[in-house]
Amino acid sequence: MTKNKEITIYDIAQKLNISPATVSRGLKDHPAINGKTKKKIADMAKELGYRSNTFASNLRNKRTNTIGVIVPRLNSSFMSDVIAGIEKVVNEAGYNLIISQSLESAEKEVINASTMFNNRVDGLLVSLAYNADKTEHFEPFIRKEIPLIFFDRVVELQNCSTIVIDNFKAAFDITSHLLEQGCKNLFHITGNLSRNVYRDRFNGFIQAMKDHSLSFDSENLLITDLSPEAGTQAALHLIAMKNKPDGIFVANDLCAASCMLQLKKNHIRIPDDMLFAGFNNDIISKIVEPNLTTIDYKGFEMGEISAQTLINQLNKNQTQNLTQSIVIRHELIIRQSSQRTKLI
Amino acid sequence: MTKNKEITIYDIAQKLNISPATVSRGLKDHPAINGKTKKKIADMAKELGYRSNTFASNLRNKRTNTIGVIVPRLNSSFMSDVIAGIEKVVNEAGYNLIISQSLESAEKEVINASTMFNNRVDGLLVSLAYNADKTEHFEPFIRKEIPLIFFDRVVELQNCSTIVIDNFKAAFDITSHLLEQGCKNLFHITGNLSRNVYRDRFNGFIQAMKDHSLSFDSENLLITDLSPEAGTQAALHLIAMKNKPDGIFVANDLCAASCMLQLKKNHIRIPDDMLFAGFNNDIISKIVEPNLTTIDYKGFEMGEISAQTLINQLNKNQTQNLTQSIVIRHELIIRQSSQRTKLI
DNA sequence: GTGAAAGCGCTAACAT
DNA sequence: ATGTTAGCGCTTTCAC
Repeated sequence: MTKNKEITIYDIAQKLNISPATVSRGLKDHPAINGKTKKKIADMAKELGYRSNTFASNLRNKRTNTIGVIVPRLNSSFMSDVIAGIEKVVNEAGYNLIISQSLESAEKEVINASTMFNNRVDGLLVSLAYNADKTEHFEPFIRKEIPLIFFDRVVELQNCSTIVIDNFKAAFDITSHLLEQGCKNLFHITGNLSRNVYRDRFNGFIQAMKDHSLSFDSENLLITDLSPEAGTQAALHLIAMKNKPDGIFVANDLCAASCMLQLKKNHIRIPDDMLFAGFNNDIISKIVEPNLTTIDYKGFEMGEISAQTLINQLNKNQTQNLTQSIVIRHELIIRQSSQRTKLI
Repeated sequence: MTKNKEITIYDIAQKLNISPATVSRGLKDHPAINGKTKKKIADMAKELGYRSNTFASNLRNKRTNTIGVIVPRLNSSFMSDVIAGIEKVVNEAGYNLIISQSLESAEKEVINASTMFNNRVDGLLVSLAYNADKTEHFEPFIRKEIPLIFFDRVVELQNCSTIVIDNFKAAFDITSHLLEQGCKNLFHITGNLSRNVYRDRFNGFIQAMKDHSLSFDSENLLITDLSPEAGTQAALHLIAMKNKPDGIFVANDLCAASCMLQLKKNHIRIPDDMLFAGFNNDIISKIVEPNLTTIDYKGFEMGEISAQTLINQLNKNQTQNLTQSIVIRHELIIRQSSQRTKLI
C-alpha cells in the first residue's frame, strides 16, 4: 500500500546506497552523473512511485514556474480563445497557469492582483476590467521586477509590454467601408471610452468620418456594456430616433447581432434600411442573418503571443528594458450586413 | 528600494524583538497571541511589505491549496461558463486553480493528469476528452485519496463523485416534443457515443421514439465532432437523402445553428420542412433564425456545484466514502425552430 | 502569551 | 562522478 507515505529523494538514495544529491542530479539529468546511475535512479523512482515535491524545489529555487492571468471574464468567446492560446504556450514551456477573473470590477481586480502577488507568480498577464482606472495594484510587480504584460485592454506602464490590435485602424477601416457603401449618417455603439480598445475604435470611427467630410453628432454615440441585452436596448433606442442613422458600427459582434435581431423584429431591414458592422469575428457573426461584417481579430493568437512574450522575458532574465508593444494584425471581413443591395 | 530582498517572518521578528514563532502565529490570528502583539506584527508586516511564502508553508503543511481542472477545451461557450463558476467558488474558498485542456485528446489528458499529480493539487475536477477510453491515469489520485470529481463528461470510478445533467431525460423530453409536433421521421446528429453525454442523449432519443411506436433507422444517425463545420457537412448530407427527415435533433446548438444555415441556403424551410432542436441553450440559439428549441443547461451552475462538492470533500477530510452523483436540473426551451406553423 | 528548535524535501556550493 | 552540508521560510510541539 503506497498510500500514505510520500516518497522523497532520500528514500531513493537509501535504497540505492547513494546520496540524495546524486538522486537530485540524476533526476534532472545533470551532465555530471553517470548514465548507469541515472538509469538506476529513474527506475527506482518509478518503482517507488516517487513524485518530485514542487514546493521544496520552489522554496530552494525561488521560482514558482507559475504564470498568472487576470481577465475581465472567462466566458466570452474571445477571451476563452485567448486563454486557450495562453494555456497552449505556457504548458509547452513547462509552466503552470493560475487564472482569475475580475468580473469587470476594478475592486476584484485589485484583490486578484494581490493574490497573484502572494502566490509569487513568475509573471503576470492582464487584460483590464471594464472600469479599472487605477493601476497601483500592479506596482508591487513592477517594483519586484516581475514581468507584467497587458493584452487587449491595456495600459501603458513602465517596463510593461502590451499586446494589442490596431483598434484605431480597424475601426477606421470598417467605418470607411460603411461610408464607401454610401452611408451618410453613422451611429456607433460601444463600451467605456476610457478603455483603450473602445477609445481607439471610437477615434478611428471619427477619423474615417472626418476623412469623408462628415461631422459627428454626439447623439449618434451610445455607450453600453456591449452585452446582448444592451444590443436589444440599443435597437429600441434606434427605433425611437427621429433622424434614424443609415449605418451602425457596434464595437462587438454579440451586441451587434442581438441589436440586429431586435431591429428586424421591428421591421427594419438590414442592410436595406441600415448597414451593420461589428467587431471580433465571433462565430455569431456568421450565424446571424444577414451575416455580419466585422473585424477578424484572433484571440487564440493574441493569447499565444502574449504568453510567448512573457516567457521570453522570463528566460532571458535581464533587468534591461525590453518593453515592447506588439500589434497583431486584424482583417476586415465584409459580409452581407454592410453591402448595399442593388442600387437602382 | 525594497526591490531585491524578500521579507520573511524573521525580519519582522527581529524588528519587533520577538520570535519568528510569534510572528507566524500572529499573522494567522492564533488565539493565544496578545491582541496588541498581533497588531504590531500586522503593522510591521505591512510596513516592510511582507508577503507569506506559500511554498515554505505548503512544504510544512503538505497541502497546496490548489485545485486542478482538466477540460476538453476552454474555448466553448459552455465550458467557459463552467470554468467561470468553478473559479468563483474556488476563489472564495481561498484555493487557487490550475487549468489545463486536453484538446479532446486522450494522450494529452494523460499528460495533464500527471502534471496535476506532480503539482500535488489538493483535488481535481475533470471533464473527459472526446475519445478518452482509459482511466488509468486517474489511478494515482484514487490511490492517494486525492478527491477526484468528474463533471459533464464523466465516468463512474470508485469514490469519485459525478456532476451531470440527466442527458437521457433531456433528450427524451426534446425528442418527445418534436414527436408531439407531428414529426414521423427523426434524424439525430451527435458526438462519440462512448461518451456518457452523447450516449445518454441518444438513448433518450430512442426511448421517446419507442414510446411513440416509431422504430429507428440507423441511417438517421450521424456521428460528428459537433463543430460548426460538421453542421454544414451534416446539412449537405441531409440534402442528399432521398427520404428526408422531418425533424432533426442535434446534440449541440452551435452545430445545429450552422446546419440550419446551410439548409436554408439550400431552400429548406425551417420549421416548415424540418423541425429543429439543439442542446445547451447557447446564446447562438437565440440568434439563429428561427430561434432554436433547445435544452437549457447551466454551465456556470455546474461549475459552481462541482467546485463546491470538491471543497466540501476537502474540508471534511474523512476517508469514508462520500461519493455522490449530483444531477443538475435542465429545462426544455421551446422556440420557433420546432413549432409547426399553421396547420391547415 | 511567547520562545527554542527541529524538520518539511530539495538544491547547489564546495568538497573529494 | 559523487558526497557533505547548509539553508530556503514556515509551522508546531514542547517548554517556560
